[in-house]
Amino acid sequence: MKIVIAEKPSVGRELAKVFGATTKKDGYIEGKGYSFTWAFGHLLQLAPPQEYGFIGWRRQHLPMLPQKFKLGIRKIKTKDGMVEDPGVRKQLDIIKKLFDEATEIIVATDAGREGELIFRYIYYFLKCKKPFKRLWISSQTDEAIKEGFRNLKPGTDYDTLFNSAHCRSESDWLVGMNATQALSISAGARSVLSLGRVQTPTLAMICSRFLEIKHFVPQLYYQLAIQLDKDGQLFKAISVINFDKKEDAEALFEKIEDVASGFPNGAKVLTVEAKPRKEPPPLLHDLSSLQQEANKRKGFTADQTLNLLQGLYESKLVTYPRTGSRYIGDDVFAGVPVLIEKLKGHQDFGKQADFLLTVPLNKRSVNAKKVTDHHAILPTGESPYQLTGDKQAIYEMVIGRMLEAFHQECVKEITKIAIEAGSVFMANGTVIRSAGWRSVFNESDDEKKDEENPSLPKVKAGEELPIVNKALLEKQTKPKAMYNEASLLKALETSGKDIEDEELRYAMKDSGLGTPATRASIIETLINREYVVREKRNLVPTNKGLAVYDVVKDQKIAQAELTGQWEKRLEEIRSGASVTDFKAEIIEYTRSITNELLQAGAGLAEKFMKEEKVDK
DNA sequence: GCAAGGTC
Repeated sequence: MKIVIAEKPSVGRELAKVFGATTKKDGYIEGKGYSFTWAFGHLLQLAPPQEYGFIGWRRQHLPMLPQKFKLGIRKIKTKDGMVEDPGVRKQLDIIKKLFDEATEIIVATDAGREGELIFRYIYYFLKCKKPFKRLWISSQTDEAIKEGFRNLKPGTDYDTLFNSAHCRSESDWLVGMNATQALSISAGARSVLSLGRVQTPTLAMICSRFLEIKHFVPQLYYQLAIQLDKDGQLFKAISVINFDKKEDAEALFEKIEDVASGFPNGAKVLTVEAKPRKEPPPLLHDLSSLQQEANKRKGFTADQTLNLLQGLYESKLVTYPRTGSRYIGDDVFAGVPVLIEKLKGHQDFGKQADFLLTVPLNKRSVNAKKVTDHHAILPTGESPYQLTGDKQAIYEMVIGRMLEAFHQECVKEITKIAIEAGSVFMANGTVIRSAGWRSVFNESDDEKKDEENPSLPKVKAGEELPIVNKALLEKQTKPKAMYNEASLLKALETSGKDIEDEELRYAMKDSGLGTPATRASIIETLINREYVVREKRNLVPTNKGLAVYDVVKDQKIAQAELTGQWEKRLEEIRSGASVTDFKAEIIEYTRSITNELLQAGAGLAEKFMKEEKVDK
């Protein structure tokens, strides 16, 4: 019997289907000489410190540097503390039984670093010695799957990939566990002060933005506004110059020749510019973009959206949710018209679905090269039945986005009129000529609203117009906005882009901080640690969070660059570089950050507890 | 009591 092991049940079932294996057993599917089984993501995790004899949190244990790491079955939290997940234990037993009977093992976990690690941890934990082959496919179509099976790779081809994954895993443990204990112990706090390669730079982003806003000094500035009349149609123009001094603005204000001062035609049109602007449809959703949209539209947290989407996935209504790709391949695209067809007669989207079936579909979201392990989120075509309100909302964002993505571009006409009236004024207007994809949700542009002049009258250069009103406007510069879940998710995705070092920036170009699957839980961790609270939709640091930030802000552990450095080295390991060197560096770094935190954290708890009292 | 990674 050949055993195929996938990363998750949905993939295992899909592979079985392609082979025509249909006998459903507990935890696997059998047929045609194969058994198809699966993990549920990581079944195993690195054992916690106490399993190496580091009982209790004690200064003398630090840094904790296990000679050899142990693996343990994934734990879940219950009222009696952390216990082995019984479902995971059961599935591992099933995998063990299948591996024992196997004549050949075929690894079909996701084609990437973590997929490799998921399998290898199982394999080594079960002390399996049988050789294995690797299925390596980047598309899940029947044809790609069949081709992949005709072209299985020797398992050892991926040893270096495993090495890089293994280093990632152990390094996160070493740095995270030691830094957390070091800070918590030295701070003298009763609570846990956790630190980690991803959570701490995330906290730093929230805190530094908060402090930037807190210390922001608004600057006053002045603008002039005039209202003009073209054959009864009124429109507004604003001075091009912002005046720092009120006197300067006032001087020019006095010179504006409006009708009330006895000038029938005080303004002269200098230039008129009208340009069409084409907006391509948005890309299909990946998890992060959907979490951002759900946060903006409905105020859902990243974690809520992930859970709702997982529910839709388990009811087979949407494709795999934890994807980082906003593209689909040509094979999936071929099925899109059928998906659109299903929306005919839909209460909100039916009309647009009808329209799309009559025109060529936009292919902006179709690019097989940009599909990684999983493609963008699409509906499956199954009919939903009695969804809860929140699930329904998410589902509609998925189908609505599908219609948008394959829709036509939106064409706007942007008009700029320059006017001379003692100073130069500008009137801006935007008119939608062809709504295209924007007709799906029929909402106005959320970014910049040209609310003053949706549509400007037709005027010509040289024309003179009456000024029916004038005003001196006092304005203030504004600070950046506080992070909310949407803007934080976006910032995590792109955090690599601000890195100055070109190599580190390159190393993070496809990753950012965290991964689509983990970002929601990072936000939840910061909230559970009481580093951050939600205030309305904003993520606001607490005194505790700010105190921790103050201790670590100049340390490497608070910089996104740390992930960039690791990614660069891990990629080198994947292509064959030494593992020993990297491990030695990580151990050295663990020693130094641990020592620094043991000193720098002293008295920290008192500090933020005192501040809390002052606040009250 | 603790990381980051994956998933039901």
